[in-house]
Amino acid sequence: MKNKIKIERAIHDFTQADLAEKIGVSRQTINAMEKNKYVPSTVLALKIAKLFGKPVEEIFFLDSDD
Amino acid sequence: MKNKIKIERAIHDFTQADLAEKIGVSRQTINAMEKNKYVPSTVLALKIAKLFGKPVEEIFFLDSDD
DNA sequence: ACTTTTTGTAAAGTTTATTTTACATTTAGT
DNA sequence: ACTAAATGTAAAATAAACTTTACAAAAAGT
Repeated sequence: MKNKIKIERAIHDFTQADLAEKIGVSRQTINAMEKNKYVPSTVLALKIAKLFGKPVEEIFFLDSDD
Repeated sequence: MKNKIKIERAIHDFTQADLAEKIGVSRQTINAMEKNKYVPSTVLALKIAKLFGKPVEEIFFLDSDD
């Protein structure tokens, strides 16, 4: 799976720490998600999509590994 | 988090085993998801939404616990 | 150039997702 | 009523998410 969290963060001018605090996870969790080190839970995906005002599908994408 | 997997299964006339096979998880995983025993990964949410032809947000919902 | 902020990364630990096996209960078909 | 299919559930095991602490590197501000 891929995601556009880094781009959305840039649009909204959030640091990783900002985003982490807003959705209630550690900064390293955000960093790891951006670097595709693991797949976040659906709760996190929904929270991030809601925060950025876009549907989950516009931020998270299935790829060939999935 | 809540979900409408059971309803979508009914609409598409899938058994839990059908759905499990189509998205590549065990039947117990589907059952547990329907019974809100745990939160699925975003990959599973995307696959299920895609299979049912609806956005993730129409199948999975944040609730007060999240 | 210096300082601060932000990002990348890593190891160890805890919690939670997911699988496997297995069985009991319910539902649907005949 | 009988049978088969579908669902609920549970325990043990494994994999993966997520946290915490900590430090190094890069980027941005002055």
